[in-house]
Amino acid sequence: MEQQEELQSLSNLTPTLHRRSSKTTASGVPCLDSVATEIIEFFVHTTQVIGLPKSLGEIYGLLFASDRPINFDDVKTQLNLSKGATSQGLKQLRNIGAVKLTYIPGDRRDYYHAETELKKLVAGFLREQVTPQMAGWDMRLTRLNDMLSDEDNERNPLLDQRIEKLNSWASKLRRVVPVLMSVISP
Amino acid sequence: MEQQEELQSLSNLTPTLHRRSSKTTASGVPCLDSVATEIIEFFVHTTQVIGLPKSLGEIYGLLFASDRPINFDDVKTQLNLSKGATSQGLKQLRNIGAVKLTYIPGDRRDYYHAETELKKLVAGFLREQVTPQMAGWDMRLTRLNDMLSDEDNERNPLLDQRIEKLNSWASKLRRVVPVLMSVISP
DNA sequence: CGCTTTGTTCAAGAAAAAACGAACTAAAAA
DNA sequence: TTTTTAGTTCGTTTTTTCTTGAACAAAGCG
Repeated sequence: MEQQEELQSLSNLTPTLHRRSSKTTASGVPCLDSVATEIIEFFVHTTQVIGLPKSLGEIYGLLFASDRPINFDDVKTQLNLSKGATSQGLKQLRNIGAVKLTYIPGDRRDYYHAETELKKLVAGFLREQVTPQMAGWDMRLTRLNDMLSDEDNERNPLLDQRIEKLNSWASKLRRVVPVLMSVISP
Repeated sequence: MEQQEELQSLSNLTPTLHRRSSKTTASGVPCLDSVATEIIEFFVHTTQVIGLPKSLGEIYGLLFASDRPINFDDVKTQLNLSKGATSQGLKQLRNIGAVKLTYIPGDRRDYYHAETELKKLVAGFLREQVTPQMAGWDMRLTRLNDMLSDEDNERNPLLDQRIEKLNSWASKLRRVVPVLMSVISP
């Protein structure tokens, strides 16, 4: 176990994807699956855009580009990640629902595959990453509204207006999520 | 000038908002404008949710809560920011269109006020932060499509499917921005 | 013109986020 | 029951991002 510890010191942009079926250069570097590599880069870019760690993009991309479930250790090895990052990355992807467990009879290890239905991915992301933020946002808004009504003194009329503005923003933005879901659902 | 350099060592959660009209405690600490402070916190939270630096939220919040334009140095002083952060923060907010210059006759300094129309804020954010990312995204997708058609060999059929999936995602997501704008515009 | 005020830029430092990896739990194999 | 395998947790290190502050431009003023 852990034999190939030091070999894999190449850039993680050219991970050893799928040992199976690999044409290799004379030097033994896998040259095939440039497509898979490109797919992984695609998802790395995407996760960074939406503010998720790069490793999530790598893991999801690897699974997305694979036609069979991949087990924990292969994810770790092929992407050259640490155990910790692999474990935590898979956990977070599982929470979002972007990745599913596949039980393989006679194999004790966890195998994973990618969920590829856009609607589910977006829904999971919203549930895990944005809904909690919206809660904190509502809380602050409530606190602000309370401050204006609670306090006895007649406050700066501008602040009244501005908080009214915030309330109107909030009501508009609340409409966004359902519409977003409907746009991507078909 | 710069008299109050050291005094302002309190938390930046209680900036000296609007010297004018301030009730103060016996100790001289401004107790009024707890509302403004709360508004600033609101925007700090918001900028962090959308992946912008906290200082942008502070600056925008300060201006949003003010009924008059504020000049560069007051922004800097009231929020206890460095010159650099103030300059760069205001620049980025200007680029997004979240903040506007007000020219005040007889005063050489730059005065700023907040743009409060949600539509413009969102449009500016999309233009500055999202659109550039989408470009990189398109580029990668194009590259992937090219890889599949370009290369002579018959590749893994799964990869074909998966890249087709990416294309369908892209076409769905492209519909999102216009719809988003229309939802928040009224 | 030189001096002061106002703001920008950018290298360096500080803070925050992500990844690592050793120590640990749990469960199967021996 | 002891040993091995599989995966998680969490304190530490690394990387990335943000902020700072000094050097620099640009423009009014004396």
